[in-house]
Amino acid sequence: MTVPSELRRIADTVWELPRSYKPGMLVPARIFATEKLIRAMDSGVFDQVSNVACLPGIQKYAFCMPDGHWGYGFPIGGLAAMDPETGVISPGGIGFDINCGMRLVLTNLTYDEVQPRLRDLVDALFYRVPAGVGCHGFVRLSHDEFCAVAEQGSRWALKNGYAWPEDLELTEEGGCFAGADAAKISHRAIDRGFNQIGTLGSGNHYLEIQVARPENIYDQELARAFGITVPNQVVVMFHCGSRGFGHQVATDYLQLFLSVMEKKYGIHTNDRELACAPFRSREGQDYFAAMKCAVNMAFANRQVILHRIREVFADIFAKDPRELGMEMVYDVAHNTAKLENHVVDGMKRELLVHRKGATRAFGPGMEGIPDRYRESGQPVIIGGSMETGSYLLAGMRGGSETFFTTAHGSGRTMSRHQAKRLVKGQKLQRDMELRGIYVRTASWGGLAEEAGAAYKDIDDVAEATERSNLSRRVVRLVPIGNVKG
DNA sequence: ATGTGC
Repeated sequence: MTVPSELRRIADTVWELPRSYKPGMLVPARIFATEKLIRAMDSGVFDQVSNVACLPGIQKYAFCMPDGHWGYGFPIGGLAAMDPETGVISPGGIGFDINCGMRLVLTNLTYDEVQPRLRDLVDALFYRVPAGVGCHGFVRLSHDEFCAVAEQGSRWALKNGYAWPEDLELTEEGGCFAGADAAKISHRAIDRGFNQIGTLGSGNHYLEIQVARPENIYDQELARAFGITVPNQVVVMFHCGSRGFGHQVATDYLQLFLSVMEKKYGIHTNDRELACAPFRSREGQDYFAAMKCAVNMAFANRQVILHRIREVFADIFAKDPRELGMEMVYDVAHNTAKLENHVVDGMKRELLVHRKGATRAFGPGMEGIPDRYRESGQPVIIGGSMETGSYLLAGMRGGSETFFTTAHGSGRTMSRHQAKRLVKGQKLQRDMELRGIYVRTASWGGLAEEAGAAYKDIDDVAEATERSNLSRRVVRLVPIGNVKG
């Protein structure tokens, strides 16, 4: 790959494109990466992150995280904080899969206890948590009930017996973005979403059984604070979002924004995929309220999936999920926009923070994280490929430059098409089983697309976030079982 | 990502 000649190395892992790189840039663009990662960086990232730097109201820098790669308008791994009074909101800065996110759940079981039942466990999870394109969940809802889910998120799940009370506290924003308004979502979006609660979806969405091996613990004290206390402890991690519902919300508002952006608001962008509207406009506020519905649907979706996971473990191990210690570590979103208070040039200000394939990573002592993590900082969950591993990390005190934001995953290095040409799903499943990872999938092609070879090295990404003071490594988690969408 | 695409 070629790196632009204008790219300057600001610090060990900080790379900058100055405003002179492209006409119209209001702020410089900054990319966090090791030298190895910057050399391998998708060239689309430089173009896209500098386009984002031209958007009205952007503050300080347009950022890209170490796992960055080409996306719709904004890079995936993109971070842009806007002044809410003068700035815009852009669906491309949030992603089609609104509130795509990660959830990590503990057990008190060890690898030796789980291994003999691994096939039964993964088979049962595959059966009980629907995966794949167009899959439907077991929760039966009317359209009106679905609107309640969209407005209440995990609170709906708690009222309906799908959550433990502490699950909400262990979810970003308590599992509900305030201000969601179902009057701002289309009938079509409701129609696509009302039977998708409790489903995993497809693409890079997955549910994984993982092990915390003693040699993979980076910080003993933080690991203990996050509930990793037993050698070879088994945990469950999963990755999914708002399914067709969020996709339809994004599609509806992209269309609306394209029709008003230039004609009504006189905003010109370098790329129509950067469609946006002033945050304080009627259209901007309507999208914000609709986006929150999709955020809340995704929280409820992950909560119902957790309920099913607890049921499966209870069946297989013939114990109550409480006895099995199936508490959440945390649930973090990585595709959102949110109003947050940050210190900019020494002044406390409210900003509209777009995170697309980027994870909030609040440091110790900050408001908005659970009391039990006050000392440790917010747990951060970065999902790797199903073959390699994932990381549990912690937010750091020094994260203010990026408005306390870090990476979200490995980031692709190979297109889906390319991966499918090189890898065959059935063979990959057999190879993985020989390496001790039992995988079930809704689609062989889909499995091939998610091969480890198609992704950046998760160890490089996690290391780059730590060297950039974005998040601190706590434990590397290795997969032993996987349900793939 | 997505009842996968003009």
